Amino acid sequence: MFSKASQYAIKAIIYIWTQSLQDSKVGAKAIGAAIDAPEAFTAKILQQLSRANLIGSIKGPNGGFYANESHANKTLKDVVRAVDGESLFSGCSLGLNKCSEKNPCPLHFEIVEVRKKLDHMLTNKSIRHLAVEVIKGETNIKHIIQVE
Amino acid sequence: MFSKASQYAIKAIIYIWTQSLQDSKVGAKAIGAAIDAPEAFTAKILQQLSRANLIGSIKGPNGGFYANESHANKTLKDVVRAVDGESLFSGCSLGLNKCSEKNPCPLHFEIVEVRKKLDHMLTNKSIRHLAVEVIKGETNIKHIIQVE
DNA sequence: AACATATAGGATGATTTTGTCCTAAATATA
DNA sequence: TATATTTAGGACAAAATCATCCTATATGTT
Ligand code: FES
Ligand code: FES
Repeated sequence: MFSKASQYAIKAIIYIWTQSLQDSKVGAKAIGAAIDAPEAFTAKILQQLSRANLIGSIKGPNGGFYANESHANKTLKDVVRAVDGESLFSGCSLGLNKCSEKNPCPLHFEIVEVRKKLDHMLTNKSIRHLAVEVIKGETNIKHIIQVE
Repeated sequence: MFSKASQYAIKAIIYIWTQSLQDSKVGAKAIGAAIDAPEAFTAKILQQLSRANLIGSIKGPNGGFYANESHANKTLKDVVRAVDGESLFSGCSLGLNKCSEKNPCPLHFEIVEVRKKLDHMLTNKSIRHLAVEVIKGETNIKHIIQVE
């Protein structure tokens, strides 16, 4: 459903918000560790998010990534779009050259419903809100270590 | 959402049904042409569908692929599973090692809703039924040629 | 039996995605 | 100004996906 890159992007931006809500910037290394993702690859993805103005970044000592009010209206849909492009949200899901109501593929009208739910999932809660849930411990962005 | 392979698989099996409803088997070459997919790659996917008993195949002159009553209870979900595996339907969509209600990721409860729709899309109509719609011209499995 | 046709399957190659590594640029601090 | 730190970005490598090609196997026809 989501590429590895966008999975990392989603977890990373939520993590950045959890830290920004406590007024601290985070580095690529810390982010990679916090979301169980390879550091260098994560850094690439953070670049994309920064270029797309979904997060901010500052170089040098005490630098890092952060999110603030200027990013508050961005959604996870913007994140997925920045990393994976539009394909999940538009175009024919069976790869026909054109998605249209007039010449639909066999899945067209059902895909519309799936995409509606997908859209809801990626836009109804703000990223900040998702971060608060993580802070409260209601949800996780890191592997659960199974203890027997 | 779907890999190229499963897009081809879905279109191929629907096409096979359209032909089987008219009592004729189809070869890999004809299938590739009918769904705008590369012939050799399509042949590989047809092998997978055949091995999974989602379609039948016969070698030699007058051979080809077909579907009959013995395949009538198979769904597009079986097709996607045979080609892409379970990942679209189970496991954590953000890549956590475990998907659970007790330790959910930020998208967990919303993903459940998306998957519900996805499941509906891939199981509510029989493949035969989808083939009938194609025969009637209500839906398409081939690129639409744009004439200006 | 010989031959032609069509699927099965292995080997290989191209492309995309995923991931690593190194250097450049920016910036805080001493 | 020199140095250390951290993001930016290019080059490269590994793995997965997408795609092609060739040979084996099965089977119908002559
Ligand atoms: S035509 Fe295939 S999804 Fe719209
Ligand atoms: S825990 Fe992520 S989808 Fe269930």
